[in-house]
Amino acid sequence: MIPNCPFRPEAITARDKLLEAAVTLVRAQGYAATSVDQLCRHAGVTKGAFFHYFASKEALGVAAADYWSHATGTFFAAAPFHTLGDPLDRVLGYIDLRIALIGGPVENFSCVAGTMVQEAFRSSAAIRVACDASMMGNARALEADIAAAMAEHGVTGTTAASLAQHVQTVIQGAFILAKAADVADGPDRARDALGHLRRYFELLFAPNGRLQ
Amino acid sequence: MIPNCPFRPEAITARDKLLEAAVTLVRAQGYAATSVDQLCRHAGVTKGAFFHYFASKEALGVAAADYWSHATGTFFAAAPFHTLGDPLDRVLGYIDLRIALIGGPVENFSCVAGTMVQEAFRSSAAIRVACDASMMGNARALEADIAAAMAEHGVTGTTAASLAQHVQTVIQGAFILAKAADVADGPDRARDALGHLRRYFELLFAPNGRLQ
DNA sequence: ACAATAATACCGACCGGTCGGTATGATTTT
DNA sequence: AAAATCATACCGACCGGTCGGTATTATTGT
Repeated sequence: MIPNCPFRPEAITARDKLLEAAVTLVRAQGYAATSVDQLCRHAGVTKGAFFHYFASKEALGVAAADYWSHATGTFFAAAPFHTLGDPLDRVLGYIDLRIALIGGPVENFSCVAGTMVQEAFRSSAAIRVACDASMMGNARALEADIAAAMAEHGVTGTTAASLAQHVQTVIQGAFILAKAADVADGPDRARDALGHLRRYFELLFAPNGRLQ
Repeated sequence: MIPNCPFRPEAITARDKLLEAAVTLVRAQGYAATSVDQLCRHAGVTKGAFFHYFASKEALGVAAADYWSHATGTFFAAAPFHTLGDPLDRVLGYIDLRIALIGGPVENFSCVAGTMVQEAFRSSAAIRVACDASMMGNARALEADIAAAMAEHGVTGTTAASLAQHVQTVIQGAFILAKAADVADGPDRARDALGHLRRYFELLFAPNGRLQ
């Protein structure tokens, strides 16, 4: 989720530089394949600085997930779709924004939390929890709009929380399919998946033939 | 995708034992975090045997993806839902089977290809391609039934290939959300996601109010 | 005002251990 | 006997992490 940089403040302290490096390198190589030395090199910082700020590589992983959480949370909270009047339009607006963010190599639009949790869910409870918080936080930000849309359209048979989680599910799955594709095809695959997610919401919220 | 063992022939040769070990360990720890020594230990085989059969760790990764591909392909090809008369029922039957396979710790029902490609998509083209083939092969096996169902129900606006890929997307995403959850909650999260996928198909193929 | 003190931020050499991989030798199978 | 199938010992690079130290910036005592 979310492209690199523009909406994130420039990293000044060694700590911030390391977190930025973590986001970039973990996205491209994964957590385990990224070494502390490599992180330091990429951040232009020494190993001493690394262990001054982080007790361990695992601690950096947790901090990176939190950092990511905060960055994405801030970004989506400020997105313009929130001003739309109809709650369903806000939900679809979110999906459309996610689609718009897709482009370029996968590592530029994929999710740090989803990448990291896949590798560390068994070896590090702390990282798992931090990644879970990041993804679920992203889902929770949608819940109110989904709940409002459900009430307005009389949708039953599921919950807003479940639907919000499903949005995250499709996003994470889209990133995996995109990674498996050739660089050039990754974005199309991801957009295709989110297109189906969008249609699911359209169908779900317009069961009486409002569509077509 | 797919639980451990029952439908796979017992591993006898060192090669097969190593592939089995790879499936187990990569599912639980990821590719990068799994060392060659660990693979050998788990397989009850020496390092000499490893490098006798595989030129490198990367080569094992490719072979593991192929092995996985073959095992899952065989399993799903033999599944009973293929005998259903209505193509839509066959598609829903596939999803129901996927739901039924979910249970226990995530590493017992997650996908080797999806896990591996997330870590290696940039560092190893060979692994990326092998994982892509595995996941897309799984999708392609659904395509004919989806195409038939689309024709029968007059569904337009997308393609059978795109829908089949979307099934894989949701499955892969479900595994990630499940990994992020506490061990006990993982299966519920995954089933929940596949439930939404099922409802998407129900809605898509019954646009004129056949539902409810 | 200014020195003494202490906390913070960082540096880079170094450590034990593990990594993927190799070289060579011993069995077993054909 | 020749090829396939391992087993063992070993290699250099690199791993995460430690350590003694320094430069800079508050804080405090007088």
